[in-house]
Amino acid sequence: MMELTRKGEYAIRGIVYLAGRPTDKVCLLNDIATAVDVPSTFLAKIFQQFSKIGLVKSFRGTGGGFMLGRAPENITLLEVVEAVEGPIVPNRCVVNPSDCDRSGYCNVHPVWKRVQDEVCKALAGVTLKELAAEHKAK
Amino acid sequence: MMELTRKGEYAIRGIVYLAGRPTDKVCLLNDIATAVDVPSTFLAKIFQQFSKIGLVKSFRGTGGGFMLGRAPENITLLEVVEAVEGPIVPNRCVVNPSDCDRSGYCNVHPVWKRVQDEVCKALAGVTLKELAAEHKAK
DNA sequence: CCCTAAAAAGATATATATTGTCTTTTTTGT
DNA sequence: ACAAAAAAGACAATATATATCTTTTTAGGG
Repeated sequence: MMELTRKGEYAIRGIVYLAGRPTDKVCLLNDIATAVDVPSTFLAKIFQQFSKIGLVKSFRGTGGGFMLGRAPENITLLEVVEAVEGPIVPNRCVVNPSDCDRSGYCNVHPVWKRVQDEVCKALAGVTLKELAAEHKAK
Repeated sequence: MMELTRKGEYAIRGIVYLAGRPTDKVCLLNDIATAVDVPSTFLAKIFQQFSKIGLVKSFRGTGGGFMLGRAPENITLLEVVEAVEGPIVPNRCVVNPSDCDRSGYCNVHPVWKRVQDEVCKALAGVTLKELAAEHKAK
């Protein structure tokens, strides 16, 4: 339950890789796909979604490719995940409260709210800069 | 993303209802299903799963039905959810770390661990007793 | 202006998971 | 023996996930 899809995983891999590249030049989709081991046609769809909301900037034609849309320290993991998976909704009652008052008041509802809150907080607390950073030997 | 399935929702409804009934007598599956507005054939499958792990006790034959397997204050929402949805796994790397070290060390991994932890904590912090309680007018 | 590189867009395909239903079997009390 | 009730198993429709392939649009370079 509550599992990230392949699409979400791929999305993170791709954009984290991009965040680790020099910011002054574009990356080819195929290079990214190869580097992070994702089917390039699938990654293309993902990056199209990123592009639409400005998470990445795309350049078409010869010399084209992708760049991060903003500085990596200003993009959170939450944004990335929600860009491709939609909003964090542990139960539909959280998005549509009318489902919830099936019989008066539902005691479970606040729990899902809490879950939603905690997940968002955890994901919003990490930026692409941190994710792209070389890890220290442990 | 991270959405409870119908099955999970139904499971909660069913067992919370059971927790709100007198503990000294059995409930018929059909009565529960009707009360919580769930297809009874579907709820049957769910309660079979509950029964196997002892969350509920089942009695077959005439006069049979279901009872809670333990006192409602000793059953957490986490147990109920995991009984039908499986473990809380926000990303498969959390369950199978070998997926994770695709390229050395993955900075995202601890975030998923954290998410897993927070969700479990939130769900484990609520018992059926609380969920079955009449809510106070607010 | 043409050619090529590259992303965007759209159509299609397959596999898996979800959400059930229906039938048969087993158990149990009367 | 009969009836009530859960257990078990087979089946089916739908939705979602996971892609792939083709065509179109855009842009740069000669």
